[in-house]
Amino acid sequence: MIDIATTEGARARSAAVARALGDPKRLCVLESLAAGEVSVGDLATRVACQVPNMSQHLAVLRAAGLVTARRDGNTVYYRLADPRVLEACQLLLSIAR
Amino acid sequence: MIDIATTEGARARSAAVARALGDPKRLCVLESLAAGEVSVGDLATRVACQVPNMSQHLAVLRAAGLVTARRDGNTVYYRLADPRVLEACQLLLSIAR
DNA sequence: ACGATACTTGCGTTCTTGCGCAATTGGTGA
DNA sequence: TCACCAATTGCGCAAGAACGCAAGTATCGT
Repeated sequence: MIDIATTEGARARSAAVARALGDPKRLCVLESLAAGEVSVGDLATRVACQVPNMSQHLAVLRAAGLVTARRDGNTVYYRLADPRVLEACQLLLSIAR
Repeated sequence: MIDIATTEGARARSAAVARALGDPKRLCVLESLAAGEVSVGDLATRVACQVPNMSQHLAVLRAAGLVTARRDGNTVYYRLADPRVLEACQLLLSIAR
């Protein structure tokens, strides 16, 4: 039996993570990061949105603690903060069928 | 290696499921349903919201395919549509820390 | 120091969500 | 049929989220 007695705050944080996952473009970003770190520009290309828009999506993912950023010269590379994020994507996919 | 090549539509559905999970009250509902089916009124009490509001939250969860409803006389009982939903809650919790 | 490249931030618009309240539907029992 | 209880639906409002575009910041090369 799993412990289900979640506190108010924990639920709020969980919900925040779920909301961060609740956008197709952001899911696409996370999938794109599955193989390793990718720059903002490349992500924007893959997801087919403008760079500023992508930057905002990445800010959402960062705020939720799902990705981390690394700067190398001019370009910023994002990567998954936690492999469980991919698990979550898979689980969503399998639930959504 | 997990299959990550998600289609547009599948991502949209996954995102819809994630949005359904993206509210603390709805997470509380799902946790409450872990033990078995619960009536709308009881859920409203547990989650501390008004019945019409609860009904709307349940409609969201139903639309996402996360719960199912059964009518018995006057009262409607909701239950989890899929045990993986609980897994998802747990996973969110562990990611959100 | 200057221009160029890569991101981020701010702003205005539009669309979506959550909530409270009133009204309605569905089912039960007198 | 009528009152009653449980749940759903409709509506208006306020808060939040996504997008496009313009402006700002950071780093590199010359």
